Amino acid sequence: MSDKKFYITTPIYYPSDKLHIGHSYCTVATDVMARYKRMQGYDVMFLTGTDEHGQKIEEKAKAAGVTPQAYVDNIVAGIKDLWQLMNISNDRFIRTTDDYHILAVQRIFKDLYDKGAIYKGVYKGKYCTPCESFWTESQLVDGKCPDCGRDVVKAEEEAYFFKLSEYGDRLLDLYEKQPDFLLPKTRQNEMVNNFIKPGLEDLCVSRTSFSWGVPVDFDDKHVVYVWVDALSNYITALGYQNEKYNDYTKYWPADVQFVGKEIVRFHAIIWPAMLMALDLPLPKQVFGHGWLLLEGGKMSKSKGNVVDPVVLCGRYGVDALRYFLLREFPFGTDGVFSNEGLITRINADLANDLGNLVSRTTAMWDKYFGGVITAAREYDKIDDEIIRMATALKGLYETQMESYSFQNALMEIFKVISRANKYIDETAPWNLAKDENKLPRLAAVLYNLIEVIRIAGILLQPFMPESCQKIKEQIGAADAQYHYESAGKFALLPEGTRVAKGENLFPRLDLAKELDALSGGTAPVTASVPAPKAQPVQTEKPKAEIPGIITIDEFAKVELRVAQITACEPVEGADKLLRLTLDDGAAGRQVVSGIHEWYEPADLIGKKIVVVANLKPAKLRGVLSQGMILAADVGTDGCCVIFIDPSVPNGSKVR
RNA sequence: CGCGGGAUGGAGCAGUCCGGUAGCUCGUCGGGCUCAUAACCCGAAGGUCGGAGGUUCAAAUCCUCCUCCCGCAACCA
Repeated sequence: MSDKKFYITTPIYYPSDKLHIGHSYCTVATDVMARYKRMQGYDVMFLTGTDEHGQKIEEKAKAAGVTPQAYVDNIVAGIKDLWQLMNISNDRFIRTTDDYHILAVQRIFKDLYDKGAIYKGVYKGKYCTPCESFWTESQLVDGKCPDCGRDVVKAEEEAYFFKLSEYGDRLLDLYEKQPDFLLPKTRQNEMVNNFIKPGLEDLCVSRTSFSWGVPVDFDDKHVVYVWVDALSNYITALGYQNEKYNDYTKYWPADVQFVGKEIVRFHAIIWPAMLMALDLPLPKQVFGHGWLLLEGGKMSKSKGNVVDPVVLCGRYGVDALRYFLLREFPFGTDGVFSNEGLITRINADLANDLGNLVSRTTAMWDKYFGGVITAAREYDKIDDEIIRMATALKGLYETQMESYSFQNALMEIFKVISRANKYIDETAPWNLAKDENKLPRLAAVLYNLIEVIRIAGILLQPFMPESCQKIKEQIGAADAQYHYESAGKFALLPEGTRVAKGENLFPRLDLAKELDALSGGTAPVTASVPAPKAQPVQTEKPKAEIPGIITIDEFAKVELRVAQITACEPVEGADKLLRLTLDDGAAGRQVVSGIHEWYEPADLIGKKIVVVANLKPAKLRGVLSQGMILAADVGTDGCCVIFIDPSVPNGSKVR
């Protein structure tokens, strides 16, 4: 048994900000799978980590006034805390800034170069001399530098490219011959139709425009761009091309790699192509799971609807949250997260069904038999069904778990738990207890119940490790009766086992009260929404200032002016954008605003609004936007432009 | 015609591949029980399975067309 290995990975997360419930979702799922396989006796390697290089981190660190390393160190510490809080049992944690990884990436890069899979080419684009920045044609704003608005010159920058274009056929072949390589199936269509069929392009794998990355050791102007650096973590963490670890041959290829659907492309196209180039085996399977959406749309900081897992764990317990995440949503598709759903689920399944079953069963053992399991038990044929269900459960569960159908696996377990509650009603133990002669029958009923609990407790362990440990203690099971194989056998608890009613496993929650608390009462569930520009450093702890508070000087940097909309029309080819021509009391300007969903041009022409006048210009859908207009978010999906009294002159400063 | 997913009782979902009594959870209403966390158990109400055609003895399920929603990409500065 111990020679069976199982290697599973999460993506490595980008520590530019705090993680949210979506990251927890993926990591919990991976953890459940890892625990499940360990329980089955596999030698499991469960890897997670962080992808710490790149321009964005470099910029964030600069804005925070710290080194990139200090910046990521801080955030990564928070991530590790979160995983500890959520009971994540990862065996290893890789940081792409780890020395051994950096060394290995350099070796891999060189190896790919030597094999001819990477070549030095030119990256053609436009160059802004004052800004020392390269831009692609599509990034330009009216043909000028998007940063400073000045003219750009045609320029070429050298860069290394990976010959991704050569792998299209081999990838199609892979999908065909190994239909389970990428799951769910629908993701394959996306990959093939969107990327492979139109033709893969060579991939730029080095940059010279920033320095926070792994240096290319044979060409020190370059740093390795994300692909080779980040994706290779899955093998460097095992010791590939480095001496830190030594179990690459033992664990690779990965048995399954869980990734979010947004990065399926990287893991199902670029990653296998890279491995092909290196002549290494491919992972057996990549699973692209769905997203947790929030009511009103995708989770995003700008919507202020980022659910904080720390708050939820603190309030309801880690196990409850872990259970909810995997019970409520099918793993492959998107699901909508709501506080109401969470509370309802906890109450219905964990408190009412499971918790209460344990509670009433242990209480009856205690009350009628002093908590000691007796040998004199009288069978009745009404017992057959529940015994049969309990005995068959392990097999049903296993089938679902093997296909990552966590939701169905849990449903199977709860079917049996439900049946047990019904069985109590059918047998009415409290009546049996009234008659001395019926004590053996009573003992049989309670014994069947405690056995159902034992089996459910074992199988629930990957999902709710802490609670299942408590269950084990309450029913007095020894290790020998609480391991995976024993979940397939009924009637294992021996005579003399001591059952002890403990504290309620999952206290019942008051829905209205909890919703109130979560929606901003005593325990806000949504993260505060700091203005992104003013608050780049909220992760730096030593700052004495109150988070989210800015000084009046900082506010003064924002130049707000009254302007009148003189013309307005939809931006061609865009659903949401309107092009507004403004009289700002000065030279005039145009602003592109994403409000077409809520406003028609006729609603706006002639109206006066407030414009952020000194915002860096940007190009939206190819159209220059010089500033932004103020509007209120209404709910999670509404918008209301702030209109100003017509008597206020254009160009008036607002403060 | 960019790609993909979806539309099933009040809410959230399963069923669709391999046509044949439309199922689950929550909620609502009525009843039962009292061991238990005001929990548990039983019953009821509530659905023209997005729309229109077609195939078939029979369609939520297969085919065609249409409408609407969501996600990806491009576009919320």
